[in-house]
Amino acid sequence: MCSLQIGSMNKTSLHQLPRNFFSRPTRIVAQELLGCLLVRHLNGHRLSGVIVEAEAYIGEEDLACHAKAGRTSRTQVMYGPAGFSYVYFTYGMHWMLNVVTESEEFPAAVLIRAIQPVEGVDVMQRLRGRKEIPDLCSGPAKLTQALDITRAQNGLDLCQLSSRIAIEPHTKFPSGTVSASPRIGLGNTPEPWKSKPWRYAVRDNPFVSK
DNA sequence: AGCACGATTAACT
DNA sequence: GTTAATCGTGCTC
Repeated sequence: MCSLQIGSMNKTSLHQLPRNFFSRPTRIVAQELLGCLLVRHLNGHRLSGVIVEAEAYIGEEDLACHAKAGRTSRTQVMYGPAGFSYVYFTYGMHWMLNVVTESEEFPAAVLIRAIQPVEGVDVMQRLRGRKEIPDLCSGPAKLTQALDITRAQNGLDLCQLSSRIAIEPHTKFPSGTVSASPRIGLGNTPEPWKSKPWRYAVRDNPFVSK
């Protein structure tokens, strides 16, 4: 019986990133997430892609971070333990996937902005309306559409073995190949937050957002 | 109750 | 380069 359970386990879920990976300074987590594999289990399919772009949102002081409004029903997951998903709705039509970082009670998260598709490309294309591969997941709302991530995936524990969303170690991009630049789409966010170089992306990677 | 504004995308000119 | 689409959230009245 025990061996049956072990035999039925998904081997890959055994190397999900542990919670202590996420309970660290948000900018470190954002940089180290580049090269990791974002995995989505959907209807028996395994969809995945290498994270190539991510942004850090750090605390109530960061006026670009939703936690600037304090603890609300929307932001409360950011005040919880690291390693949980924070999924929110914006522009009346788009979903964004973040991973909570740092300590409990300190609200911070990393926005996953782009992945390079690896597994389940056919399923992603169906979900996206048969787009070409470079357009499948090259933006934060594109990848949630390609992976079918919405409100129902808010507050999931990505470190739990059976999680339908997980992050696994994969490749490592040398630090010289990673760029740091201002976060995208901040519009009316005041300085200095608007210009903080907290967006990390793999240089010259065609799967980064455009 | 009403309002302005999004951590965006796709489809224009 | 510009703009419509579209609605939850947080803030003001």
